[in-house]
Amino acid sequence: MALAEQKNKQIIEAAIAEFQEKGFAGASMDRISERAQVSKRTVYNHFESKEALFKAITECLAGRVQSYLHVSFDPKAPIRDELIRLGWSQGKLLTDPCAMSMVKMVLGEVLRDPDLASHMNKRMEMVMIIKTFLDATVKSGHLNIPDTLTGAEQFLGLIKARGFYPKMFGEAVATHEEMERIIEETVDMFLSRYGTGKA
Amino acid sequence: MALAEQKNKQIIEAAIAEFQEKGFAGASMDRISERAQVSKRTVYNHFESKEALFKAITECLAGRVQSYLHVSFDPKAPIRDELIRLGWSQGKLLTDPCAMSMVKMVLGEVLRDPDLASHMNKRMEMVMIIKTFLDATVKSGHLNIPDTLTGAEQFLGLIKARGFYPKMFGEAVATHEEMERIIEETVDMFLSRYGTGKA
DNA sequence: TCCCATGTAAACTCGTCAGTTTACTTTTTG
DNA sequence: CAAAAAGTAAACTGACGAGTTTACATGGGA
Repeated sequence: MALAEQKNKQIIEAAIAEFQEKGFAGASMDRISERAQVSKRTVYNHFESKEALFKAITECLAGRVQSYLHVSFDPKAPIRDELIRLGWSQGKLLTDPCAMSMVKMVLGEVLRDPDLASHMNKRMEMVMIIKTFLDATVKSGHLNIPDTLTGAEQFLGLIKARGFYPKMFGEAVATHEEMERIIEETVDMFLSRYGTGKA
Repeated sequence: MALAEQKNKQIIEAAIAEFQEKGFAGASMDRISERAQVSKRTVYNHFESKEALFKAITECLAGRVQSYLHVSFDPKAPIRDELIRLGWSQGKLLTDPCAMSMVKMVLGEVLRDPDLASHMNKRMEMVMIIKTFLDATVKSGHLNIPDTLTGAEQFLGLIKARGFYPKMFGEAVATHEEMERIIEETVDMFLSRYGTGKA
């Protein structure tokens, strides 16, 4: 069955490229099969329809993104370092050109399909991960945040505002150095606002 | 010429709705003429092609958005109030359902068309307006911001992270009350980080 | 080696869409 | 009022796309 898997991969790669360049409506199954070096019928053997192919790709994306998101608070380490680690849990994703190109592809469709949107949202709940982290920092007395959900949104907003959204409209993603500055400045602002002085 | 203008307006309104629901590729000129209660030929009398109609709409959007953006710093007023005014210069836009629905429409296409993206960017340079404002606050000694461009991005990021991007994926826009909270919390964070104590 | 699941190429159906054409009516204006 | 400008309805052209069908090839497990 090595062949089938190989073909499957070729189709998915080609479909990602095609959907990203043309959007769902603009993409053509003929072109996808051509790009995948595979006959059209083979595409339909692997995926029932254009829609099914698109959904499979979003699943694939959600899976890849989710694998990035693991971070928990260590109360014994310096709080600034811990917040920087938290920042990097997002920064890693935003500096990965592959992940970003997929996010970009899905975003265009998501704007028009609220169902797909809420589905993707559920599978990419970054805010809740950050909130959980911040709850722990509050419990240990390192930060004083009256509303950790707001805090999480602000933290993520500060990073995305400079490392994500501006990159949506160009080719490049943020470099490692850029992201490092963004995260440090985010943490500085966050500590000015919510810090308790406890290291 | 009152009739021609009337028809023109009908077409643009219908086209905004259609493009927003279906995207550029998915939109149909037949359906646009139907929605506009106008014959198809009339649409083509007003706009040479689908592309031309879309471009006209983005121009129209850029114009409406630009008209929102006017705010300058008054050094004699309390700094917190001034920053809140600055926040509202953006907040007004983000709480206007009409403006938001147009932004949403264009965004999907912009993700696929870097030329259109840079064109829209130039016509909606919010960051520079905020930077100019912040430069003035630094000059008057009210704030201490080492890098006002970064500061402007952070300020805008804090607002958009909660008042704009989350709303992109749903129907509603932020309410006035929501936006008020968002702006106040943004200003609080900003003053914690960059405030000099001078009122 | 045989067989069947899988792959291939190419033609085909049927629908839709951008844009045009035709024959006619309404509105504006000189 | 008369003619020019703008609008209308409906049919038409040519292209393209999703998904199917047909007839044939291939490769890996029994």
